[in-house]
Amino acid sequence: MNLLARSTDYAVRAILFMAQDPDQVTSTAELESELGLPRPFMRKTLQTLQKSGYLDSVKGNKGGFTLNRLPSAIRVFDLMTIFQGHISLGECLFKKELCSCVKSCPLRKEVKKMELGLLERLKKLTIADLMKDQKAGI
Amino acid sequence: MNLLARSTDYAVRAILFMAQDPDQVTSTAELESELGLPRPFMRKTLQTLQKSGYLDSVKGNKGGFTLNRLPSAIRVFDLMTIFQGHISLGECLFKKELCSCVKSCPLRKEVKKMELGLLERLKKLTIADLMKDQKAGI
DNA sequence: GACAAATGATACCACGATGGTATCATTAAG
DNA sequence: CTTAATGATACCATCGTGGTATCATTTGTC
Ligand code: FES
Ligand code: FES
Repeated sequence: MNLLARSTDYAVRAILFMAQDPDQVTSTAELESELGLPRPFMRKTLQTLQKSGYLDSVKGNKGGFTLNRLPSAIRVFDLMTIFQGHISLGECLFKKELCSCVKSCPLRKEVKKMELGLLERLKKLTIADLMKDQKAGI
Repeated sequence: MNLLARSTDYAVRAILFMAQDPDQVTSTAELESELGLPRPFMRKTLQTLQKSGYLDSVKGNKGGFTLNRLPSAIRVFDLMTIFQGHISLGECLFKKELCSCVKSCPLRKEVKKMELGLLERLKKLTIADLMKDQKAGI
């Protein structure tokens, strides 16, 4: 079980890279060699980010993408939502329908409580925070 | 994305039911009608619980299962581990191999921190706690 | 203008996890 | 002996996800 999908992770790393110097056009090829990620998948990911308004695109030769927002304005939580859909740990749904027995499930209630704490923290986390972490070493 | 698998949830609910009066033999059929869960799947779940040492089984006609431990000694976390394998939100693994880029992933570090808090709480949660919740109404 | 290199859009594939079913043998109560 | 249960195990269907491929379009460079 994993909280983060690869797509989300790739997106974060691409954005982190581009945030190093914004306004510069970065191509998929560049990201591939720089981060070692599979090109076609990266491409799809970037296209999604563009459609969602996080990146501007430059078509044609020497084209690529540029970052559209301030790192502090990009919440990891939002990226997760884009790539993984609605984030919820405690909604027992199956085939897109809510489980009929939610009401008699004390476990759900507890998990919901924990979820709340987690989401609180996730929603506060931005790309800017990650950049700080990066600079701090590791 | 879901923290709890259905199998875990079913297991918890079955155990909760049996904990109401322990020492009584409960059959799959009973659980099916009582909780409205699909019988064959329930069966599989109970067998797993028996193999893991949480239930004793009585074979033959009028057979079934009996609870083997005190509710306070059954951690939800352990049940999750049984039915869903190793619980971890922040280990980016794929095809059972760790992602090569973990070290350059500041995101992982943050998620790991959040995971810690969540697991702390999960490990503290026992069936006995859920029984208390249940009695308290909802 | 031709070519190369990029994105836009979209369809497709492969794999694994999970929910769920089915079957046959064995055991034991009535 | 029949019936109702578990033990063991194999099987199936669906879905989410990681990943690929294709074709059209755009644009800088020679
Ligand atoms: S099985 Fe869905 S809420 Fe419990
Ligand atoms: S992609 Fe695996 S750790 Fe980042």
